[in-house]
Amino acid sequence: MADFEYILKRGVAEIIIADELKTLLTSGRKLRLKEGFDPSFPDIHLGHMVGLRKLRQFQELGHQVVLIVGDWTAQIGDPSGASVTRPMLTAERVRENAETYMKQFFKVVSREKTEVRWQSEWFGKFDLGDVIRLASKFTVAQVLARDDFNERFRAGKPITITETLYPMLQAYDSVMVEADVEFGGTDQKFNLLMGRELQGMVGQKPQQVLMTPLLVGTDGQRKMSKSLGNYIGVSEPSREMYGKLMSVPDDLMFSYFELLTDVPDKELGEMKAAMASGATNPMSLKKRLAREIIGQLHSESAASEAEDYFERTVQKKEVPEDIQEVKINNGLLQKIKARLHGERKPVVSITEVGNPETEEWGVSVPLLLCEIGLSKSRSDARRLVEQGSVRVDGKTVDPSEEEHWHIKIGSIIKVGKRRFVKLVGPDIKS
RNA sequence: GGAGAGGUGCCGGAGCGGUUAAUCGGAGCAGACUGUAAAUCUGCCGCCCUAAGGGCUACGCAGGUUCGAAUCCUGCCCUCUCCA
Repeated sequence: MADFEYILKRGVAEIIIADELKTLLTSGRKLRLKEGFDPSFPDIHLGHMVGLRKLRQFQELGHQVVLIVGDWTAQIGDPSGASVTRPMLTAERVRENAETYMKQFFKVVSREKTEVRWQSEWFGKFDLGDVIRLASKFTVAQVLARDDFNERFRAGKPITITETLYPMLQAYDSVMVEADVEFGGTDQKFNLLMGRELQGMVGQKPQQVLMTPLLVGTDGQRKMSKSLGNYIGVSEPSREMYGKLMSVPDDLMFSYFELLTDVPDKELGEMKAAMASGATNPMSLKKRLAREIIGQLHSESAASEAEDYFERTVQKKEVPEDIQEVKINNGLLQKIKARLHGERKPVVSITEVGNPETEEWGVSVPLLLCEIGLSKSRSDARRLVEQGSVRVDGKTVDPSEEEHWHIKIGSIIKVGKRRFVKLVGPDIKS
């Protein structure tokens, strides 16, 4: 019973109706927990993980997750926020996206205890009559009660009819799967409540609604979202994830701990106190956070490996050992205008460079950066050199000598703080 | 059907005949600082050749007027609002 208290409180923004949900949980019945997703954006990030973790917790209590693939609503696009028109997706595309999505979804939620349903199972058979019958159950006033519609309406901004249909379709899903509880972010409140409405109208018991808080993105400002670019994807490589988590603003740390980890509240309190008194460096707490999250999404060992990598390459500024390599071949030599040291004659073949592992020759650095993908254009590369951010074997490239900087096989090129490339020789010698 | 507003660089948004590769803000990149935190400061931020300097392409599309247009004219396309 104490378990319920915790599950219904930590990482939960609002429950409608809390008492009823508690009653359901104690009834011993296996509840149907609905969660829908829109396969137009297949990527799951930490923001979604908040809700998924909640589903997982319910699963562990023995309940049934019902995942709805929104292959019809995907075509409309959830109108929340910006009025972006989304292109219609092809059936194959939707299927692919859905596959990708589920792969990530089941990193957190147990696959065995999940029932997957596609909207097309019921909407595929819909005809105009069905659409009209469904739409006739709602009024314009109801639709306008939704905050973002209301705002747009008053601002004289367009609202398409299909957008108003979106919540109705979502509500219909709840009816079809006979959901007991629907999960979603607080921004989904209206849509979630529509499910209750419709279920009530058709004689089903209205679902309970559990809303999870919106996770703030890595910019520390707005909610985490792919389109804002402030997200951390659940399938990102562990090292990258570690780096991104470390760069999250300090103020966000505790909300991440609360929403994304199982670190007990009591411990969080102690951490906060330690941080406030200056007894702990926020950095070390953040490292813990990164480990906790990567531990869940990858593994404990991946987490410590990522931490180790971070400490070496970022904190100690060491050159990573598994640095990306670029092969120097004859074609590349010509493109980067390589020259033999001291001579004007361009190097056309690697064999002209005596022993390229020990002897240096000159190259045009901007061309080199461009060719090996460290800059997007030559102009860009020149700028980088001018700004003193390009290093070859630890020496900053002097802009006045950028056209014939000395390199050799094995040279390490560094651009900015963390982009490295190592030059290697041609694969087949002679 | 009628009236009006508007389409500018990654985004927002100025400019409304020349000094405009295009004010400014955001994003991004780089440098300083640092805990790859935040904040701050500085520089960069179309492409190409450069030592300086130069060239090319760009303001919905197509033409036109001008020595000269993102800025004026014509046609076309697109978006939005209001009235019916």
